[in-house]
Amino acid sequence: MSRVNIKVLADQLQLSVSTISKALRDSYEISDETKKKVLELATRLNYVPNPYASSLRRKKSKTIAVVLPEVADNFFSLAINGIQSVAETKGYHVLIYLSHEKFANEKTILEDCQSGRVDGVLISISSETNSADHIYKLQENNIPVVFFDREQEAIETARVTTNDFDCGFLAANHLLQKGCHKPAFVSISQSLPICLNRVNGFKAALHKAGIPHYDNQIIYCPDNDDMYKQIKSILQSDQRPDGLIASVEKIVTPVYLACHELHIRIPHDIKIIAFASLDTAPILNPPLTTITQPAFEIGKAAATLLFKGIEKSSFDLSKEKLVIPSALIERESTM
Amino acid sequence: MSRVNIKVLADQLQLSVSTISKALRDSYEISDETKKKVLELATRLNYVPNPYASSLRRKKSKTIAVVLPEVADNFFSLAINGIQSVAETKGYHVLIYLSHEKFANEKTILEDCQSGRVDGVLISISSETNSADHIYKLQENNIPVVFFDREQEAIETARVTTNDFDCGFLAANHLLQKGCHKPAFVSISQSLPICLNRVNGFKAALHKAGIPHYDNQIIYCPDNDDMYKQIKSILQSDQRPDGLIASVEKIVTPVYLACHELHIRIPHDIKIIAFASLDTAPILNPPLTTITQPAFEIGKAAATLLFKGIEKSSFDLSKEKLVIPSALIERESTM
DNA sequence: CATTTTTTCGCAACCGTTTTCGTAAATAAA
DNA sequence: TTTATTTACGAAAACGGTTGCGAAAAAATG
Repeated sequence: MSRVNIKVLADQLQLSVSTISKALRDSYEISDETKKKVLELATRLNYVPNPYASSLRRKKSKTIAVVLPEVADNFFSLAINGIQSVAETKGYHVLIYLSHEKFANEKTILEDCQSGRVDGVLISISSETNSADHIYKLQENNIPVVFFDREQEAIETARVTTNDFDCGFLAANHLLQKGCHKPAFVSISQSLPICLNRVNGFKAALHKAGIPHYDNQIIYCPDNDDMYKQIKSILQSDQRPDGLIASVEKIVTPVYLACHELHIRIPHDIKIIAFASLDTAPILNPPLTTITQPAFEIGKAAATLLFKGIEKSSFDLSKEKLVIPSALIERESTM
Repeated sequence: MSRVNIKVLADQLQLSVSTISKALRDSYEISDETKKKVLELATRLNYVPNPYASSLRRKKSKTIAVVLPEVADNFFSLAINGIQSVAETKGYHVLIYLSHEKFANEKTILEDCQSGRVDGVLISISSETNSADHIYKLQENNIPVVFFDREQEAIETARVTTNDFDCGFLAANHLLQKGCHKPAFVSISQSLPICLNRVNGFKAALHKAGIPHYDNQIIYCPDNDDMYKQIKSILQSDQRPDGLIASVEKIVTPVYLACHELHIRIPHDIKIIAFASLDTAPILNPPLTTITQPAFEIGKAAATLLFKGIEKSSFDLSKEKLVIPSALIERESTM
């Protein structure tokens, strides 16, 4: 703990603590002369103001919380970068919380966020979350919340997403155009809007193309540990799809590995396309066609909105629904 | 801000604030009966204690800072996971700061850390950092610091690293055994100990094998933006290396891309090995031989040490130097 | 029954900063 | 010179918990 506080400065300069405080905040009530003296001593003694005392008194923390399912995912890493980039310019601090895709964790985290520790919350909900109460409680406590990527639809507040339905549609169409007849969609959740929207886009494309239903059209892999085994068994089945859309990044490696292991050739036997922000997509074997999400921009936009909500309470977050489009980047995995 | 505080509870229960506070902290001074009443009302009113008031009085924040160069790197992502995992169990909060590899940013961040905002700091220094004063100041203010991965050697405190020298040696030997005569080492910094140690291991292996010096033995790519161009020009030169060691993860993609573009075959024309925690290493074209660092474990160990230092001031961090070994995983890129 | 001990709670100071309000001195206006 | 205004600062009360100490009530002891 820093030993030198306002009182020390006051004593040394024979001034009152209030004068010091005002001088440091550059108040008009203080003469330039004393301001200079105070500033000089402050830097000389390496004075650093106690943020918690200030937060307590002013009732704002200059801190936001970022709640996400996991951090070992390029999308979230990039999003954090985007968030940080605007937090820095605003002089805000960033607390990171991980739900590990568990609703219970998310709930605990958000309860803590009601303490005044943070001025606002950016959240991408866990794949388990389908209730909204824990988020609603935040709003009741006047803590602005902004969703990015993974939203909870029941809550009225700002959200920054990408055009998930369109991309699901686009991905499916891309596969169909490339000659697939039985593409499969691999999802990780039956409730996450990003998954649902992508699935719905996928379905819509199939429907529009007049393709009837078949087995293994939609595959749910909620469990990280079983993913490889599950995917492998599907690729071994009679109903093996001839195209595959990975709804999130972490599906990519198991899929590729399973294909290699089973000597299923990409794109000859199966075409692969993934929602991913993988840096290594162009150097995979084969290079992976991706729906590349603007992760950094999404983080940045979400943070920008949140700060608007924090800084002027008149700003109505509930009206803000930002959609930043993703891009389909074609590579060899779907050629 | 949460409207219900200790005073509200006190008024409703006709008790004093101190009784409430003690009841909530399960003090022996309070009867079980009143404790139960207090707890009941607290949960009913959704009372959440203000952490800053508590921090101010008790002079501890239950918060640590994690300072790192960037987050879009699998090593750091995994390390954050390790750190979080132990912070959670300890009930600590985690502030993330990004230096973006800039010394000036790092300095500003550490100055703020002297404010009492955090009880301890985990840091992986920027590639620019070669001074130590800013870190030393933290220690002067009795803020425990633990390095992970990227240390600053002049500072006496705990550090958790991997066996960089050995791995440099190992990587070089691996390339030599596979028939390379002119391996190159691609580094991002001339001052970072991780780079220096890895380089030195590399050099030692060459020296032991009696290999004389040649051009392009050590290549410095400090700048992210120029990396691709720089690597490409080296691969086009007469002195093209027949083996390449990437000292950090972000070098991998440019190298592969340049090789593909120039029709340099991996591993036939050049063998590649990288210090990386890439999930996609086994599905690259070709699969990449890696020195895989125990990123999660490093983060976990560093956090564990930090909490020891925080929780008992008698614990002498300066004696702790943990080395968690990495593993060379051979894949096709060096076959 | 008197006395000691234990149980249970309240008072008040404190953590470091902010902010309202009051006021003495300096300056301007009358 | 008197009065009004401005300038520059200090006193004190917050913010919401925590904690040492005192004290009344209850229980245990003699």
